[in-house]
Amino acid sequence: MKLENAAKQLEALGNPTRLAIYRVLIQNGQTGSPVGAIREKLDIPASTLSHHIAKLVHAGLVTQERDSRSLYCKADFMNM
Amino acid sequence: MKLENAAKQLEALGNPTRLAIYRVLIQNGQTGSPVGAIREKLDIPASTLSHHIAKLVHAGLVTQERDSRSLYCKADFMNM
DNA sequence: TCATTAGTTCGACTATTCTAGAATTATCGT
DNA sequence: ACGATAATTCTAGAATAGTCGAACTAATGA
Repeated sequence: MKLENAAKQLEALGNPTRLAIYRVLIQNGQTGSPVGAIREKLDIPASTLSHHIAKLVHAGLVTQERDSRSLYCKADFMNM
Repeated sequence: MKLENAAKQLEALGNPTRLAIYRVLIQNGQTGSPVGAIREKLDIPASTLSHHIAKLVHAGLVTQERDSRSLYCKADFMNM
């Protein structure tokens, strides 16, 4: 099901909010960005943001790594 | 609003049916493919197909040109 | 003009997505 | 253990998307 997977990734990016999130992550490159920093930059409620990030992660476009209290998100270029 | 537009195109392709339609059109290159031929290949109801094609056209990913009774659809690479 | 072929639009329905407040979990410093 | 900070999960309403039959419009040929 390669087509399904491609559609899933495109669909994930096919939402202005999620595309904005992804852009922020691209700008932050390897370092990535904690959820809170994204939240400040885009100014959206935490729950909404969390929901969108989960979709990006699910689509394999974003990876997450915890550093104490902060959860760093990175754009996963390989999986593109 | 460049981001909105990019999102619109990604969203248009972010649906298995529409991505399948787009793939068919890519395979048919410059010649394009009449709606009916797509319908046969993918085996979906005409109304559903028409609805999806309209979205692709609206997103600027597909162009249409009528040749007597047949409406030829082409993938618009330029606009990608 | 009538029948046929090619597509679209309408209308009704179901399903999914988006949004965001409230409650909850996890981690840390004191 | 407690308070503060970081983020997720729960829940539910509003909005949007997807599906498809039936009716409609457009173009052609007899």
